[in-house]
Amino acid sequence: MNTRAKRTLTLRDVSEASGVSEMTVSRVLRNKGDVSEATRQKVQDAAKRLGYVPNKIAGALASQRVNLVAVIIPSLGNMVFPEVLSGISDVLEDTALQPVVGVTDYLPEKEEKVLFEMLSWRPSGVIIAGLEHSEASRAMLMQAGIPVVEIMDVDGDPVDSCVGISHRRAGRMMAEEIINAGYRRIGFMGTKMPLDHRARKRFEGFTRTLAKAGVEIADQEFYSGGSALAKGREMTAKMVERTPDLDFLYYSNDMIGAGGLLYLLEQGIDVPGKIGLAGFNGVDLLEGLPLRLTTMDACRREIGVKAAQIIAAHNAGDLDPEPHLVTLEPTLSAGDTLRHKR
Amino acid sequence: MNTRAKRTLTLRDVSEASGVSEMTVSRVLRNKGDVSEATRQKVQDAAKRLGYVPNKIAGALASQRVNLVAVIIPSLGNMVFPEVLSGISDVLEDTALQPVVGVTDYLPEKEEKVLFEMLSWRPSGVIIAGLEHSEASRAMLMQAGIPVVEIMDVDGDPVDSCVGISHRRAGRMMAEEIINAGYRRIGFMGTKMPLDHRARKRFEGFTRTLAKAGVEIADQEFYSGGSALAKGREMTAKMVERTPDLDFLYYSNDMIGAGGLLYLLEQGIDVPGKIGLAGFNGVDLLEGLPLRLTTMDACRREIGVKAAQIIAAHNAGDLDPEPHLVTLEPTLSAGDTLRHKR
DNA sequence: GTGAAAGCGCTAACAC
DNA sequence: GTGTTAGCGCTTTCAC
Repeated sequence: MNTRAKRTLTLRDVSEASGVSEMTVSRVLRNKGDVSEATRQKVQDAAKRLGYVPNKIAGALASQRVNLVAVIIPSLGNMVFPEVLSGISDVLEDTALQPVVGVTDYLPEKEEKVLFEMLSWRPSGVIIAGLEHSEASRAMLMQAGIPVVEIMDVDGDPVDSCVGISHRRAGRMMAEEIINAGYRRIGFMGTKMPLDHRARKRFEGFTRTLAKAGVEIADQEFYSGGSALAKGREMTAKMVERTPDLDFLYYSNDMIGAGGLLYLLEQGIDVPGKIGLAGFNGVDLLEGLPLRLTTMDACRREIGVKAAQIIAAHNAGDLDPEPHLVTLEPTLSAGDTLRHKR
Repeated sequence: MNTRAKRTLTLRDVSEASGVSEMTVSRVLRNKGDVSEATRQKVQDAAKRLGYVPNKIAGALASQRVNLVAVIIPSLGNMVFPEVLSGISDVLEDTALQPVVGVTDYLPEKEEKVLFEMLSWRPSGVIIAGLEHSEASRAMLMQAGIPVVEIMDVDGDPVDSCVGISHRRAGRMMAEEIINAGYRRIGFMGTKMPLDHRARKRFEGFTRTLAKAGVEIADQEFYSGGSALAKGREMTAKMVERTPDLDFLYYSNDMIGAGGLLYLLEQGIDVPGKIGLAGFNGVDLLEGLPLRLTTMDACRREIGVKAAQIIAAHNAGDLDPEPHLVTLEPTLSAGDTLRHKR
């Protein structure tokens, strides 16, 4: 039952089984060049019968062409990145390219390692999250001789192309919305920042804009690890106890925002009457909550799509060597947890 | 600024830059064989200075060794699979092996395509979700000449090794628990089954066990697509209206269970007094809910760990060709939404 | 429409 | 400790 093959089949095996030269077999299997219908059939039959699986290692070495796109992201547990990936996959589906995913856990050293590892397979392009990389990583990206698209964020200095939103602007927009709505005693909750540059930039945009309106963050709390929903709940409980006069809570992601929302509703606190809430990302999950959390869409799918299109275009030979810079517009989704006062 | 290299560097470049033969350069870069400290330094300096990234394509072809493990799963959006992946990564981190992920979207044809694609890179092993594959996929797995571990499920006939839980048994256990607690009017909600064999098996185990106790499912509802939380909410609303005398709801996953829980609490319905609830998976998210949903742990991380260990052991040369069969025990986590009646 | 020869960039095996 | 030689399994190129 469990007869593992000892050797994998080669073109030569198919050639012998079909009585056609290796070269022609290769042509048939790649649909390349003109081959008579008769030989094509012979070859395809033999290949299928034997269960031949071409060796891409050899093919790639010979053709100097590897149809892989390295996609480097911080995490898979985040909801956000699987959505970006699905945008990428959908675009690459229609091309010869295939995405290969590497995960960095938000660690620059790991990013460097993953990048090195992936580049050693000579992919046709790189899509990588963020604009902040170690010197070595930047050097590798520039040396690689392939298109590079940095995604998610546009606040910085890209190596090559770039697709994303301005997180500073996103923070600013949300601050404006909150201030315009009349809230003044604002608390902030988010991840410990050094790890997550995009969250940091949103925070910066947020606080600066508040400052311009003469408002200062009244309280703040940071977390790392654990169930985000539970963390949101805990941090919110702690914060409303510590600073009871808060009238708004801004969360750096929807998951902790959802946790906070559930907690406040449970406590019978009037949202958004007594206290308003907002998150960030526009995740799917929010649709199932008792109230729709006010949030801001990060254009995740679209970012994936645009980035993949840039790589695909390069690969198709449209090598306009101009780096593309695509800035998408985050859109506020009003939700039920922010209401203009009076 | 944006000077893309036109050609990638080869061993030869490092060889020339360091004045050391290609072979010795290769040895240094792979930490293989004895090289004097002096030449080692010269080589490493040159490699670093040039920014050399080895070409694994060529290396793999020459050494007939590819340190990749193909990991084939149905979806990334599911919470469940990222956790399996993290178990796999943690184990492989300490080896020369690297996981490469392929996603099938629960479609057999896509599984076949992804598998073919991955096998053409000649990985050192395959970890693949489920025991149900097309004939062609099974044939490829057997032909590949590499260790194969089918994961998540053990109810079926594995190609080679297998690590998972019995989903029939999981369904049975939950049914027993519910019956023992005194519930009799039971509703079921889950995904449309043909796609998800494991959900189907849980359902089968569940209904059969109920049948033995003379109980039949009082109502059922299936969904596909959309936000699981929202779907759980909707389906629950529909079901409790349609069949008001239900005293228990069994959900095929925690996400829809959470949606149902939130809905019922909002309606002021007494959980678990008036109606009990249970889900499946033991996801992280549950920790942030108002009540802990009763659920069953699917041993996701552990499955990943065990599977990776099997592949790693093979790769390390412990090629006992005996297929491993590891059956893990799903454990009930009591939670707050199931209470023994009377 | 088909085949023969050369070689992609590296490493195994052996010589020195 | 270091160098030389011969491929790995394909594709490119060019000849027929």
